[in-house]
Amino acid sequence: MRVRGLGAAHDERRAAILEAVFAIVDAEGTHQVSIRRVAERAGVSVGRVQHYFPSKDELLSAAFTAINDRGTARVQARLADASSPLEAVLTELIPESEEDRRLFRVAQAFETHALTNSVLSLSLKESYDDLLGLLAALGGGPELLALALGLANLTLTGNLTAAQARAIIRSGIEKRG
Amino acid sequence: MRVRGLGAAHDERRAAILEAVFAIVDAEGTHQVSIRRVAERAGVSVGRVQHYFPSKDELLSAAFTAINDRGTARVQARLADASSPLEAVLTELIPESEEDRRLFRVAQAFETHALTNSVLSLSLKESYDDLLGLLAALGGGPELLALALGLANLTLTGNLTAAQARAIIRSGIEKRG
DNA sequence: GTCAAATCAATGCGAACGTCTCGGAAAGGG
DNA sequence: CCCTTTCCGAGACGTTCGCATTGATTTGAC
Repeated sequence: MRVRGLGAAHDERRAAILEAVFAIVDAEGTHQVSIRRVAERAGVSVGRVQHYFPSKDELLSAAFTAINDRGTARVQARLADASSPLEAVLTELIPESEEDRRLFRVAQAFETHALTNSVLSLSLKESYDDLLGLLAALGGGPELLALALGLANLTLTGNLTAAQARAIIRSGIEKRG
Repeated sequence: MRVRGLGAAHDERRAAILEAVFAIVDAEGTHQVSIRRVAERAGVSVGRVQHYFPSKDELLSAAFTAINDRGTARVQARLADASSPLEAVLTELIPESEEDRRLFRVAQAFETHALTNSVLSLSLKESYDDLLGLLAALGGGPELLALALGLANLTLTGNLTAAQARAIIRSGIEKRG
């Protein structure tokens, strides 16, 4: 195939490195992400990190798209088995478990990072456009996405519980459903 | 008084340094903030920056609270002359001018930074609690704050215009006002 | 005028940074 | 078996970082 040498574990090793990036961002913030620290956290050498991600910029960009993909995959998964798809999609945007909170914190960190990066800010906008299109197909307008995003924000800061946020989403759907 | 030597321009010089921090965050992201670069951008020496902000952490924390205070000052200013205070407060959360967008981008950057800092995350929560209290006094619930925050987010990413966001806020108020 | 406090400019230090290079191990196609 | 390709560990290079130190200057209370 296109793979010479050992190419089998390529994706797994790549994913493991990205996982180390997420762990550092979640625990200590984006400031603490460096090639050396990522390598150390992943238990690999600096050379390996650089082999899979030639530069720090590419590493961060890959991490950004990986987080994005993970988020959309979550939404798609919920769409499959849902009596009320609109509610399913929107409540999926609220972090519930501690693992959810971790994912959302990291995602927000990268979103902020993307806001000051012309390339990433474009794909960020496209991600939201996709979500808006999906919601429109389900009969919901942009106000529902905004509501869910804001509730996710307030849940992350601790001003609301996940249960409160989901309740507000449900009543928001009823009002405009 | 408590000020020996020249204490008159103390606040102004402090503010000028913080302004340089904001400019760097807005133009190149939080990653690019360093003592040296801040000093250079502000047109002062490294020593001066260190005199007013003994450590980088204190510099960033001061910048965070300065941005927060600026935001609440905006809201308070709008409250004074407002026929519909609820609408005034909420629409003030939407960035309109390019200067607004700048302010909001910087604010979001620091909010993300605060999420991974135990001290700052506490004052972040308090800020939102204050806002929630103010809204409650005006007859609005947390769903309206969430809506406005989400709309601000979508406006920053370019998925909505400020006019669209404000229109959605107005119809959101009517529905629950 | 004296003097302590406030103010900073200059410089050095050790650590960490991103990146590059080089060498060799590993592995499958021919 | 060989040879190309992938893979990656080790190390060095030059830069930048946060921070500490030092000493000069300025200021206002006394």
